Amino acid sequence: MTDKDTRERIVEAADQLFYQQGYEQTSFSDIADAVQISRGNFYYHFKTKDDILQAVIDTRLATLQQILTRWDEEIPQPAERILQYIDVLITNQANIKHYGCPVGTLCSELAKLRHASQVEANALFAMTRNWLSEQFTLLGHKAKANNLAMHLIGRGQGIATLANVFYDEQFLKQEVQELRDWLQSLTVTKKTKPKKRPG
Amino acid sequence: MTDKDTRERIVEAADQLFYQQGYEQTSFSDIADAVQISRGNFYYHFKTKDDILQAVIDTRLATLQQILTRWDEEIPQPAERILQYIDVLITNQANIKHYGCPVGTLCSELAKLRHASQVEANALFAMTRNWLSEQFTLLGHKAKANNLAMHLIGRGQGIATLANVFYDEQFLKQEVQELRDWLQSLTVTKKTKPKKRPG
DNA sequence: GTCTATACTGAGATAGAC
DNA sequence: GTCTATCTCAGTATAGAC
Repeated sequence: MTDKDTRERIVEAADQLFYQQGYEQTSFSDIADAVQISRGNFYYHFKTKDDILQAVIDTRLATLQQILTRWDEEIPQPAERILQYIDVLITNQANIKHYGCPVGTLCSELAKLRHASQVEANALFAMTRNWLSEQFTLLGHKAKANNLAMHLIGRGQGIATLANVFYDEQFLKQEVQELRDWLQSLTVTKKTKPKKRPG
Repeated sequence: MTDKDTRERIVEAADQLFYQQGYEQTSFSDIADAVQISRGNFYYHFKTKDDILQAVIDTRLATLQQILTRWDEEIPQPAERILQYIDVLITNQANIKHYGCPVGTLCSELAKLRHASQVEANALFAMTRNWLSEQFTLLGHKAKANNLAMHLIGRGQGIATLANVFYDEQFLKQEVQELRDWLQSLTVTKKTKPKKRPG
């Protein structure tokens, strides 16, 4: 077992547990047990609990960046890309019902804790917002792009929160359908308008 | 200082602190300090921390019930009642920016903790949903009343979450305006087109 | 790099004096 | 009803053996 392997396994386990139990509620012992190392060994890799949180956030940021880049490369149409984002709610519905949105619940918890890493965690939202904003711009909604991005993320947060609290899959599916309709209404309205106006 | 007074003050302080810091993060010492009693005295009134949580939830349920009943009595039109509900986001925007939605953040935390009182806390949402559902029924949307109620609550949750995480008042205000427009579109009968309010 | 042993802290909770 | 003193336990963290 090399150093890197163990460190990676710690971050992976911490990521899972922070999502499932919350950051505050997850102890070193929980993580050590999950990775099957001693608590002492733990401190060789991370000095403090905050360090692990930072590593988890960094990993999530990198993963998110990869996903968004892949969507950019593999999906040509911006509307289809946004649809892909919306459908994550369906793909992850089992986890969302159990634990809520991994980004939203972490950011909310850190906000309440007034935690120093709140800014870094918020970057997860910011990265998504910026990416969505680009897609809406490509859709021809440049002026409102950022507002539309925030609106969509907010809708997703509300859906995840209630799907979690009420453990309601039916609600989640129906709301996702409404989001699809909403996106559709934004996609078709620009049919006859020219992309750029002279002057 | 009578028994009732102290108990009430404990519940009041706990309510505040649970909202501002979260349930798990709030210690007996925090509450005792806020009420300015000793920790020992504390246990005369509540045997366990869970007991305080239960008392806080009961108080919130009673308060919510009072508010909804008052709205029923004082506001004749169901659309105006729903508008009143939406405008709570504006009235409480300062608190929401700092701490999120008091109901949503508590229910989310308890869900993650798998806490026994989760069911009671969810009753806060359920009570609101039932009341909204009644209002939408009165508006003539009986078949969809429950779905509309859930949709509205979800929208509110998303708005509160992002307003909190991003500490963004502008976003909150704009989204509330969209909710007003959404309500308006549901209110208008079969006559003329609704006039959109200037932004 | 990994382990055991242990120090230190804060939190929940109890006992008993007043 | 309120207090002080104290207990227990979990969690963070360190030291040092291997």
